[in-house]
Amino acid sequence: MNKYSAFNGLNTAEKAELIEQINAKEKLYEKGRRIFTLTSESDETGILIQGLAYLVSINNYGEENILEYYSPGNIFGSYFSPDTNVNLYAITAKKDCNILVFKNTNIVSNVNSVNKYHIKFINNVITSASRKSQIHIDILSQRTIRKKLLTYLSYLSENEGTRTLTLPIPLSDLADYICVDRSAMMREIRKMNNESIITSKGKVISIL
Amino acid sequence: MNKYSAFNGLNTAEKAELIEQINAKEKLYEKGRRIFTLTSESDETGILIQGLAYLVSINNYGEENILEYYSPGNIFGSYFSPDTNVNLYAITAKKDCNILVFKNTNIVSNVNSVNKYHIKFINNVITSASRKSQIHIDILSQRTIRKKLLTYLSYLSENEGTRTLTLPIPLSDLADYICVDRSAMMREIRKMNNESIITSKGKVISIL
DNA sequence: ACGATATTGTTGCAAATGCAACAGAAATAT
DNA sequence: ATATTTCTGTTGCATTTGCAACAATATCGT
Repeated sequence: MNKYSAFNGLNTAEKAELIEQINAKEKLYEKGRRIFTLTSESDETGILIQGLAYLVSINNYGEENILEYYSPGNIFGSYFSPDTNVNLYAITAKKDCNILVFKNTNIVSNVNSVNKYHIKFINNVITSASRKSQIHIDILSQRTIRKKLLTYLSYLSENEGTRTLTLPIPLSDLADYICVDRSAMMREIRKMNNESIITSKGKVISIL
Repeated sequence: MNKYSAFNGLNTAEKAELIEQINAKEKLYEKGRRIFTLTSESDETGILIQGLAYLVSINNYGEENILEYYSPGNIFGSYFSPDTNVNLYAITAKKDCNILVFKNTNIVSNVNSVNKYHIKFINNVITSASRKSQIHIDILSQRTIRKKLLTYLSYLSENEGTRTLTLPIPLSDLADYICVDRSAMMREIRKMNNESIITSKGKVISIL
């Protein structure tokens, strides 16, 4: 879902200047590493350059639950996640990640409406963070596994501009993302194949 | 969930000045009315002053589904909702509403880091819009009705600062919000009462 | 190239949830 | 003050979904 990129509409020079202005540093996080833990004290924001990262909630038993996944261009951090003691949140690297790291407060620091690219950046931040969540809610609000899957696939399809999709995350994590049991989801995918609603093999799915 | 207010940390004078700067007009919408329809052309933003409003998605059969509810201070509009043809979105007035209406683009117009209150406003907009959604996702990602309810109640309790809560929306809409069948939710509430996890009568619920 | 690890795919069974339908209470409108 | 609409509360039953457990592939790391 990559139209939700923080740098949309910025050219290379503007992007570079902006990165300097918000004082962002590119860092590498290896697969499996915890990138941020989102506590009330944390003030870090990240923009994913390359790789795949998850926002997970962690319950009292240490079980993790995928709340969101981030593709290149997506922005994440304590700024966008609830500062609460109901659940613990963290960002983890599902694959090796290149991430631009900077402080929350720098998103809206030294703004001046003359800096058109900074204004654009703030707009991107607002829209990308909230719209991505709202899509997720729309998916989760569907009452059956089939509808959840089809809603997810529709959004992905619209975003990729094709009806043949390669999932950005493993099926096992997709089940987590749409909040259903993996085996039940697999069963539903099989049924949808039988009913010629989709054709799929592994992570490659065509909507018919 | 009213710490997610667009005007947090602003005093009356700053608020008034800001309202002028973003050129916001207060409007009244009667109960049941459609406030905005969120199409790709719409560019309106609203801040709820008084009342109760819902973000609904509308499917092909015209059935509406509550994706979010807004309490005084909350901000909503096309800026925060996906611009997509997968589903249709609209904001509707559940009760009579007073709403500050202004254009998307004015949120980040004429910014200057000297205007501390405007910076604060933008920060509020970012955090309130994205955190409210993320809480909703956290609720929906719970796998049972009981856990969904308890997660919802925990957030509400934390926000209200009390363990005895009056729901801001009817139980029938709460079922929609946590995306479960209403009768199944009622059954679960009864069980939780029997097991002394909560005591409740109608919209008044105490967490034990 | 090989072993280790992660992911996909499948099933039987139990349990939770949704659906439909209705009665009663509460709130709202006139 | 009363009628109308909305909301709460309940039940039986069908269905979906989750859980547990396992085999078969695919992918990754060295």
